[in-house]
Amino acid sequence: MFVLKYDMAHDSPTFSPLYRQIRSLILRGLESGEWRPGEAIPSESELALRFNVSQGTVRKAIDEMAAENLLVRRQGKGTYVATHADPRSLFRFLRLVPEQGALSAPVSVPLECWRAKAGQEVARVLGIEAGAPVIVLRRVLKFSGKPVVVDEIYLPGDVFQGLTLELLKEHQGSLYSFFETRFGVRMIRAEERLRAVAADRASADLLGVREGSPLLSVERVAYTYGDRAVEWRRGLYCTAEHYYHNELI
Amino acid sequence: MFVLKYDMAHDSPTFSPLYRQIRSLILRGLESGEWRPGEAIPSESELALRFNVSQGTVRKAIDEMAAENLLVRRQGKGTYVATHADPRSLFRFLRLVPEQGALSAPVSVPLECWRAKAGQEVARVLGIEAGAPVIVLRRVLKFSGKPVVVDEIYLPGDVFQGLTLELLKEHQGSLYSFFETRFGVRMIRAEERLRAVAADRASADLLGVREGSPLLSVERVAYTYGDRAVEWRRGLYCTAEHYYHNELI
DNA sequence: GAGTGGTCTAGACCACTGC
DNA sequence: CAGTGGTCTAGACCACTCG
Repeated sequence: MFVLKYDMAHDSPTFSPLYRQIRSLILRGLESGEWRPGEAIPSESELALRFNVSQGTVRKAIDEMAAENLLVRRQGKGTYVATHADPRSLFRFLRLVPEQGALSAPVSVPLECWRAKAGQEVARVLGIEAGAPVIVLRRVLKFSGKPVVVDEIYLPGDVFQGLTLELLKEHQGSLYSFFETRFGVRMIRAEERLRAVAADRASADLLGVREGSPLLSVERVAYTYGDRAVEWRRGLYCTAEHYYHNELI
Repeated sequence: MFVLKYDMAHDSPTFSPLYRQIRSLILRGLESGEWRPGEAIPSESELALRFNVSQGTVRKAIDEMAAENLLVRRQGKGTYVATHADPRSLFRFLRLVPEQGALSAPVSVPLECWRAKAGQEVARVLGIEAGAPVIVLRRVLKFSGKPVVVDEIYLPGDVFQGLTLELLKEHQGSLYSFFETRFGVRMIRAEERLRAVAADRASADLLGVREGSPLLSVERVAYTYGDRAVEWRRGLYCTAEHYYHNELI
């Protein structure tokens, strides 16, 4: 392991403090699959030994990664790789909350899944060549049996090879936990753009509202390790009995 | 200063680690106005001396408060009380971004300001008695001269005594920086509920869109120190040329 | 150069988990 | 009980800002 000690590194052009270098090393372990979602990473003291730094430095690296939801600390047990299989992480990306009643997990109903070639815009967003293979997926999200969201999802074909409607229907749980276990793709961050739009005919029918009704349009680009965009989606949310919840801090 | 050392406190029912106690003490200084927005708080070493703890413990307390945007660290200079007068903090609460072109600060145009008595709902949200005095404020937010947002804002009357339309018109800058300097009320956190709605006649006219056009409804409750709600507002955002930007982490 | 925050270390002890 | 993360300390040195 080649780690630059602090006082040796400050004249380097790519200088970063020790704990950031440790962070990168741990990140590499996550990316490479050395430690997989849900598993424990080595203890702080073991990592300190392995990387030849003090435990406090490892601790600071892990602190940062825990704040980014990459790792989860459990006192007395260890530090674990975060996973979308954890139900607590579901509403981290789905900010829709029922106006009344308790928060319940929605059910995903896949409608269609087909292959296509990336258009200009999708290619730009996903960082692939125009014309490269993409997988397009349409689905409905039901809360308490009622359809509330229609999603159209674009995925890079090379990353999600073998994705079919049948596979999707088999899987229980969130799409991201499915991506994680089936394709080894872990979403760690996303950016959303929200707008109010009028319902088109097809979406209106699916959601059981009148054509032209106001819907919340949510465009999302989701990123995996290394800030690589691996999903573009557009959701239309019916906000008659739900709202999009956001905390400003 | 009465600080419980870690090993003396673990059997207390209200036990919290030292750095959280320090955090509370600093917070008290912010609330009381001992250190005001934009000003520097004492250095870490001075606080460590004052509170009779190590600098590392003070540091951890400040770390947390900086992560919450209560304090701002500036290496080599000191630690400052965060302020809404800082233009960087403007888009922390206003998540609206133009579809094209650069991010520019909007202009607030106050329309009306009147006294009223709190209805059931406003009273509940603001944590005051129904019938207690509230101030209602309507305004438009213009981006590059175009009206994009209509806001209706409810404020507890006792906290914002003396607020008038004239005062509002005098003030340059964001509403929250105005609240900060004029009333000593600092917003530190907010919760928003977003929905898509159809434009009513009045709002449509103000925004220059057709009645019934889809608008983004943004309800916000803003909190000051001690999780005290001191503002309820509802904004209608025209998202034809702007979008609401949200980062999911 | 003095003062501030930022990094790193070594060591002690506490709190929690599970065997 | 051993092993893990969580807290706290004391001290050293680096990086930045400003007079």
